[in-house]
Amino acid sequence: MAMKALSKATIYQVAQLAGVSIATVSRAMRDSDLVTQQTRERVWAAARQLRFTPSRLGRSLAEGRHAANGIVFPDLVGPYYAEVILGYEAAAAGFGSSVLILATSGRDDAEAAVRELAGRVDGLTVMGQTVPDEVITSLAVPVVLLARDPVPGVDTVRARNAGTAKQLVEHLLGHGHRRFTFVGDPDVAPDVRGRWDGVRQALSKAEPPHLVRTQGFDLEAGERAPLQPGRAVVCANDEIALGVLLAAEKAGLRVPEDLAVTGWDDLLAARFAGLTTVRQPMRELGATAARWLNRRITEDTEHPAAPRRRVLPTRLVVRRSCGIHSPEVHR
Amino acid sequence: MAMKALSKATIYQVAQLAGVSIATVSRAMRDSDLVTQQTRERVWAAARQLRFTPSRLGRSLAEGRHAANGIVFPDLVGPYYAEVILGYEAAAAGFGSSVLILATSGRDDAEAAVRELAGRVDGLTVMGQTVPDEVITSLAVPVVLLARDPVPGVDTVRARNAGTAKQLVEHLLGHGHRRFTFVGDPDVAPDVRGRWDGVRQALSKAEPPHLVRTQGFDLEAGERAPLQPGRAVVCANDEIALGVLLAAEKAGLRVPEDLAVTGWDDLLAARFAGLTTVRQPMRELGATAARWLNRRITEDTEHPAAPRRRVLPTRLVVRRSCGIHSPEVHR
DNA sequence: TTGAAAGCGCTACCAC
DNA sequence: GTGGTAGCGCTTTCAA
Repeated sequence: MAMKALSKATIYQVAQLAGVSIATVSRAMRDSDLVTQQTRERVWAAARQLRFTPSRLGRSLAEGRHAANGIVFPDLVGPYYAEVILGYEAAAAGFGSSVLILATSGRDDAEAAVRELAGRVDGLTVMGQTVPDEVITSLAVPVVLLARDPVPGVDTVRARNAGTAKQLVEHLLGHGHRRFTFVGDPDVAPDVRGRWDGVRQALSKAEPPHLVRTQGFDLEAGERAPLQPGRAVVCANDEIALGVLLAAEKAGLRVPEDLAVTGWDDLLAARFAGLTTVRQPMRELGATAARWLNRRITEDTEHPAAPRRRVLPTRLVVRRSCGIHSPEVHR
Repeated sequence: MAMKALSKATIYQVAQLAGVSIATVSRAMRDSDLVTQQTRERVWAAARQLRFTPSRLGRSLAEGRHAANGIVFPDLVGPYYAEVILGYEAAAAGFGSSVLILATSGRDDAEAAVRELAGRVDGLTVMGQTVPDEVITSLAVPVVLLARDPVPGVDTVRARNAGTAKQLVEHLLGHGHRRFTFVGDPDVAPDVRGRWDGVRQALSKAEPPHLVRTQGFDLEAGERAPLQPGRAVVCANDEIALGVLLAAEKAGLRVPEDLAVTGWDDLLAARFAGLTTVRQPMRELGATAARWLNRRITEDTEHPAAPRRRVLPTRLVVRRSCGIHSPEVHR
């Protein structure tokens, strides 16, 4: 006897095998109480035999919803985005929504890709400067912005940048540092812009900080940054800072004696490099975005709630690289 | 005049506005050369005016394909999975396929979630021991296994484990280490089992290694592992190894003098902790899985190719933690 | 409790 | 070139 092909069975085949109508199969599969136990079992048996899994396509089309939402991010490099996405996925799963991901980095058609994605989901979370504002506002599905400058009428979740950056600079001032360098590009990511703003604000009455613009935000960017002894180097993120650390070591500069260095994100590596940094609630960022998006998706379109804004707190994590601490060294 | 609602327009509305049939709209939207330039522009104008984006649902249903595939993984903790997924997404985007993600960790209904996911995609990549083999084989879509023990008839991509683990142990033997401990749980992940097997093989004629089973694979697991000076501690991954490093420092044990420690994955942190480890081609793993899956999806179902197996090479990265090196210290 | 049938939005085939 | 229309697989009235 020939092997039964396990290609996708449809509701019609199940109905035929079970000797019922497709309506009954539909009901039985979704545990409607409009079918008798006996019928339900007949249908289930048929479904199992045919390896029937209802097509989401048919279902979604009929229901008018995808039961899925998407998240757009620049890249997945470094643990930051991964953690955010994980928090997002977990929250989305909580209300029965699948998650589609889209990385825009290294894609020349980011906008088209986002539009295409928008057609597959009930809502979209957009991280950072992945696409222009016009795209955001012209999408036909609800959007939540994450780590991005607010757009009128759109919900936005961010992590505190400027405030904690000021705190960081004040801590460095407390160590006696007076000359500051900021490494990163404020024009590329809103998060970085916020950190840079905070640094400048904190130094508004002191010597203004240097800005070293980097090409990217990775180790290499930090390694390429010019080093000047006696400065406090505030980096846009941990990877750059770690690159600076590497370059300093190569150049024979001691940290923090000759050079103070700080990062942002509190990567695992920061702990082992003794890097002073700032911790962000990454999963919480993702989870919040997912929850808000779900609210938008399910809300009454006639009476939409006012746009929400939230800035989640971040926390300074002091380690060795920012200066000598009197009694103990933190880890 | 009331604001035009920007809710999803359908092909019918565009057709009406443009004064053509839906068939023509369909053609015009997909740049078919069966429409005149003039008509095309009329349709485009109407579409723009209505903010029309073709529904993927309708399209997919009609075309009989989702143009999407899924990847299932246990968790997104640590850069490992993130990198794999990024490689996967990039490759999938290359042939016009969207990516759905599913994290099974912390989900009690992993199997149901995978089946549901299978109904939304043209194919599925399954990483590690996320669901039982029976689920894999009973899915109605093509599957590629990633970092998982092969299942008959299913494509599998893995990274070399046992071979490089042997090499690692031989390196440690070269340093004079004779007593080994392996930290991790070989029964939880096939990758870990492979590494453990390699360690045992390399020591088949020497004193057999201890096995310290951990609960998870994170820093805490490593910190909790009992420490015995004079042993070479081969850890299942970098996070555990870093935990061991932390615990050793706390216990006043010097690495590598009192204790040799090695990890696996070559996280960024490993570099800064001076941890000897093994590097995996993570993106390449993901990209390979995506490519193979695409081949399965598009192949002639009547004449399926034989199941493919591939083991990608991994590379020993020697740093300080495994023992004293004569001239220079590697970074 | 079950069945028949009308969509959901789109593609593709067949006429014109 | 363009239009009409039959599905694609499912949910959901409306009847029976």
